[in-house]
Amino acid sequence: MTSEEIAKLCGVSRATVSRVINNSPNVKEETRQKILAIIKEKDYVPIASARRLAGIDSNIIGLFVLDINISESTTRVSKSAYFSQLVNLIIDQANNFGFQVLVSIITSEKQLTEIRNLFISRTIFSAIFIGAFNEESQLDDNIILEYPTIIIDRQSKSAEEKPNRLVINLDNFEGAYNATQFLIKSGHTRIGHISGDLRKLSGIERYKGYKKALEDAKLCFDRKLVREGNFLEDSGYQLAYEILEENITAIFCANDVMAISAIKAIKEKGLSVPEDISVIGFDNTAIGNYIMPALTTVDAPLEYIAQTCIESLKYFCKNKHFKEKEIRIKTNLIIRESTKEA
Amino acid sequence: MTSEEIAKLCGVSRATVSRVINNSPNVKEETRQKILAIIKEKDYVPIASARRLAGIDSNIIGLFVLDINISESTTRVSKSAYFSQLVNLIIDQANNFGFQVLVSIITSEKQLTEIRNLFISRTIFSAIFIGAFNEESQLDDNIILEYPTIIIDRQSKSAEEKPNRLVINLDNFEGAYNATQFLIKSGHTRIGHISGDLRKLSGIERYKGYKKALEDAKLCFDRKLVREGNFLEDSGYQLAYEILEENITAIFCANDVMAISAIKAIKEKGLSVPEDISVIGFDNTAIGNYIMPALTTVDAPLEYIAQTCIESLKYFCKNKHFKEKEIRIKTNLIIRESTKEA
DNA sequence: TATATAGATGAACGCGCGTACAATTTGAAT
DNA sequence: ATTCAAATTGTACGCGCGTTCATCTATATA
Repeated sequence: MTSEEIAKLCGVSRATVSRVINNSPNVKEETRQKILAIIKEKDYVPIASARRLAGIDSNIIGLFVLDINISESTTRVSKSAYFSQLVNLIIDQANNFGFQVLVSIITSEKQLTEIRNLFISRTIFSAIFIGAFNEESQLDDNIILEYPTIIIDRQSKSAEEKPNRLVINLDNFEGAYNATQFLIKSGHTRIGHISGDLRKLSGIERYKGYKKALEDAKLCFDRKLVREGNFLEDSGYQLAYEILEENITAIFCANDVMAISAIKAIKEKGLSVPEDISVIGFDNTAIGNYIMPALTTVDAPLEYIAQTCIESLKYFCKNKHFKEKEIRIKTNLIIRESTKEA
Repeated sequence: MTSEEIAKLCGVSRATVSRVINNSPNVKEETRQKILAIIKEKDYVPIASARRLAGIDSNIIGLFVLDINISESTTRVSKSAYFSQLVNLIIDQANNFGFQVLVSIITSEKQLTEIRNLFISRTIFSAIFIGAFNEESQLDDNIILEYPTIIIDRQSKSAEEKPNRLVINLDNFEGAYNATQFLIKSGHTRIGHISGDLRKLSGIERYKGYKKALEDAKLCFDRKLVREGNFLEDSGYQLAYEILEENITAIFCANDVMAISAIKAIKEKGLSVPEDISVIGFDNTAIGNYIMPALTTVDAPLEYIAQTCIESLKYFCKNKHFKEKEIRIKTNLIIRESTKEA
């Protein structure tokens, strides 16, 4: 079924059918209704590639989960509940606004080329990157810079030179600061930190927030109380064992998954949470509320992030530029049962 | 950059450039090399829509997570770790084979129309559905039936009439049967079951496997020991409270998430796992190994499912039909610490 | 009634590419 | 040198649609 055939059935020219489809005002209402009826009856949908070729932009957003293995033991972002959830929410929002979403998990530098190709071939008109490493990489490829791009969880170094780029970040620093401060106010003085991947902005900032809170409270920051993890189950579990040797009474973990597995390690050592050790996570993953004890954590409003992404993109489509260059999203401490006065 | 420009730069016609791009053998090797060099130098990538229009099929697979709310409290498939993981793995496999994946979460019947449109507009050439309800629905739309479609977790009623359809299912029945049998062999006689959504094949079959194992062991099946859940945290938690009233010593949960939250409920009641109550989950989610106690569960080999999906699709592309109509994937019982002799 | 004007429609071109078919070149055999 | 088949390359059309510009129709004004 083509617009040509629809036109014939309606006794009009293809141009008029096209006008109806593209909401041109210059069509007599009567004609419009007749054409719409036939279109509906015949289940006609324009061939997307033909529209694209004729100049209509793609409505597909590329959503790329950066999961590049620098070393063997690097974070597998794509496996974390946090990112899965965010991906889902972005897709949902996008669909609501009539966008489609093409998702790809980038595990090697080589695949970055494929992203370029998706742009050049006009398959996608925009890209959202999540889980990006902090370092500059081929993401700054000139080709990619031509198109509207949103980056989540990555520092913006020279935003002013990149008009088509929007950086959206959780206020990881503040979230970590508040979590740590909460522990301090509860009377804890020896507070450990199991960090995330320190090549990622979220890992770095949560670490910094933890450190700053200690310093502001005049508590001595002790490097030995910090262990570098990678946001995954195993590192939370292993590092909790190590950190428990340091005579601490609380641990701030850089995400829920590590917090949950840290709790397991703590229990295995014969200690209990929160009686002996308080534990705080980050992300407010669904399961956190359903473990024993329920996890105190920092809520990352993923839905709001997703919404912000798509609305910003919508804005870009209209105005050919983003409204802001950088957006910082506030977190919210959720106090449950894994923490207690010292 | 167009093939026309490349042709000009190479001093050949556009046809020859096109031949090189599409691996036609009828090009002199010397010419081919020269053209390839220029293509690489100029970063030329053909406009996808132009190729499509000229008859080359899309390489985009539509991956649809069916998450239709029939009632208010219906499962949100898209939120479960199980499906997120499966989605990730399918994307990965697809990318390996040169396919792209467009993901969409279908939350209303209305959106099914959009799937049709994606086909009709030739945006996607194939679809994979996961989390499908057991009932027949618009999925059997004639349009959709024209294209290669894979359905995961749904009964195939009349496969013979649907040549372009492949059904891939976990052997949920056997997995549940083995899990239950394991509990029986461990000496448990009053074994409860927190089921999944019983409108889904996985929910139904896991329930049936549980029941059959009891019957085969001459243990009396008691409907009161079964509670219908929906695969989500909350139902595992709530229903565990209920089911504990029935004087049981073990619970088989239809997935890990419910098992984990059931454990919380059990502990809150002052009982311990596995000393008082043994708990088995299903899925072998990552976190299951990092809770206390580590969860005994049924492993669903998601990676293998993903692989099977994409290989089947690859086969279809070559032969214009699927090799099989239905594939059943074996599970594997993983015994950890949440179960114990009665 | 003649004329101007806004409103509605149609004809035709171009978007970039694949490919059938025609044209040309090459190389070997005579 | 001539011939012919095979290898290689070019020409030209069609894929389905958006849109400009020209054309036509209906209405209002003089």
